[in-house]
Amino acid sequence: MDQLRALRYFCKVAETGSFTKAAAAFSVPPSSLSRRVAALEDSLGATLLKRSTRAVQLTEIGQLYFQQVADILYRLEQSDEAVRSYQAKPMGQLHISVMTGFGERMLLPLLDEFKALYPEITLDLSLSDTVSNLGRDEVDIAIRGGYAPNERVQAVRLMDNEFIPVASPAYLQEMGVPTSALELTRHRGLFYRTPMGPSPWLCEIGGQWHDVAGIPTAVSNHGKWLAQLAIEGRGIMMAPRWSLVDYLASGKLRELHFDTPVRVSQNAEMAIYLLYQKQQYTVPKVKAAVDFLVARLREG
Amino acid sequence: MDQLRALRYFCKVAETGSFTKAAAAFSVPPSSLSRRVAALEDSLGATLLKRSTRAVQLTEIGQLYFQQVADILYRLEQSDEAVRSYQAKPMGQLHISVMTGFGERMLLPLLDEFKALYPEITLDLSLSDTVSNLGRDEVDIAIRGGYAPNERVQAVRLMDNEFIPVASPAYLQEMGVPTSALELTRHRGLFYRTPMGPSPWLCEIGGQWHDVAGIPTAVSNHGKWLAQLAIEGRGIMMAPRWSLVDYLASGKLRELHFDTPVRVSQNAEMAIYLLYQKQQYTVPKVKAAVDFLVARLREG
DNA sequence: TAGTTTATTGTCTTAAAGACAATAGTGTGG
DNA sequence: CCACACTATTGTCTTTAAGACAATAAACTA
Repeated sequence: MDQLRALRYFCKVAETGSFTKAAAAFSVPPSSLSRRVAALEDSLGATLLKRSTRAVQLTEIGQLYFQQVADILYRLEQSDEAVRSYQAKPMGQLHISVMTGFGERMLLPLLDEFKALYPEITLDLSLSDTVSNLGRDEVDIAIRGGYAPNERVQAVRLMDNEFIPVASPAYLQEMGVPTSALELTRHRGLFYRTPMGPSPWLCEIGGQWHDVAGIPTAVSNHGKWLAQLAIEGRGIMMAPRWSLVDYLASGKLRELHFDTPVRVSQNAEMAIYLLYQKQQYTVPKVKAAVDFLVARLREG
Repeated sequence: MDQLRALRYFCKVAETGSFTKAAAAFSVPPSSLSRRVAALEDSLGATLLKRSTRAVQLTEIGQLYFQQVADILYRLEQSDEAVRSYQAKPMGQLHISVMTGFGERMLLPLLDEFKALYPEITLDLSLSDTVSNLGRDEVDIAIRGGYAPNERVQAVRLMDNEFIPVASPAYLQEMGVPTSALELTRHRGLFYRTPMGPSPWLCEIGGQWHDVAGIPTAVSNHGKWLAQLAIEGRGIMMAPRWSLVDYLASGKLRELHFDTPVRVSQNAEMAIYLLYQKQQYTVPKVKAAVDFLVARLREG
């Protein structure tokens, strides 16, 4: 018996909840599926599906088996694809998902060069701050401020993601330069909104974490707008250092230094990671893009 | 084409390095394997094996494909087995691997009851302090002082594994009761040897870690012998609290208290974990044993 | 209750995998 | 250096299993 085909049939039936629909997806008569799935159940000695002539639903064990088999089939598909595309040149659709701010500022400037290097790769770029599940769906490469979700995913550390407090010279002249983190609460604050809510201003004093957030003047998920407000002297902003290098160099914004540093997370090791699935690295388009991006974006 | 069969053939050829040997393993003529593997290569559009009439070896991509496919086949096998044994009662071989000391003292006393409960389970117990790879081979359940190696493995925290310094009253009378961790260096020490070497005595003073190990009197990987020596007043021993409850209760040994606690590892969260593969939990014998052991061994 | 949809089963056809013998290539040993 | 033994492949036939199509039984809906 062709077990793999039986598994594919079973999974399709489980997904669609119908032998007829599943059969249509494979362009074979429903009878074929019925036979193969029945044979599979027979060989396993368990009923995977509760059938009535009207509806099909998974049994408890069927549910479990389906989850595992679906993953197995997916991984096999991926391995096959990796071999098939091996020794081909980089080409095809490449889906990259990246944090909005980082994407705009750091990634977009590189893409022209990349497209010139690999004209046969069609880039599909998603700028979004919500986490994409690299695991299952169509994202090939993700750039995120976090670690690898599991062992199948490779994480390459690109750069630091340290948030630093900044303000314009005008603002500091008007309001005074805060000399300690605790003073920040008396200042005006420009807050970045993450998917988990506005990012706090935290500082650790004697093992205790304090929220030293200033008085909110603006909250946004658009870093550039907040930076604009900061330059106009509207308040103090916490932002990643990489997003501020231009402003700091030109003197439009100044970094604030305290004895006890201010952070946006209790987690010290914030960094930007490039993530991809290990097995996908053999696929030329993925390898080309990973190598290119790491070469251009990694520092340190 | 029966892809799965082709994959099994391919893997066997890759493992044995010979079509003939692989064919023998399946009890089919070598020609079948030759055909199926060739068909597989054709469908993938890549050569997986470098053949000469005398030897067969994997190509670079073949190597990669083999690794992935071998894992996929293994997992499929496991899933099938899980379904097959579902709804059967707990029976068969059950391989448990456990740290020597913990196994002797905590596990062995439970096994009579377990065997009475599940007479059809044949227990195969390994007492060893070297890590067994739960991942691939024949260990169903492991009890270890460490975390889950990967996401497929479930880790249940059983109990604390805090090491405490103890000595006999006689020893303390003779040598004096140390009042600070640093004084330990002047005392005689009984050291437990882990697979990574004798476990140190550490203590953190003002953010700095110090080795406060005493003068070695004995080193062994056999906790009971060290405990015996300690009772005889031969020195101070660091051992897990669970292994000492009897001695502490009977007054044969006394716990030493310091302002700065002494540890055997810089890692604070040492604990005993029961480990098993998530997917195996549906297998009755595994579920029965996990449930039984967790119920009896978990505290807190 | 009648009608329609859906899964299953029987029978035939078609495709693919196994068996066996024969061939070609490659090391080893005399 | 040559013959022998071993191994992978290929050709041909047989056998097995999957697909196609029609018919049947069950179940939800109107």
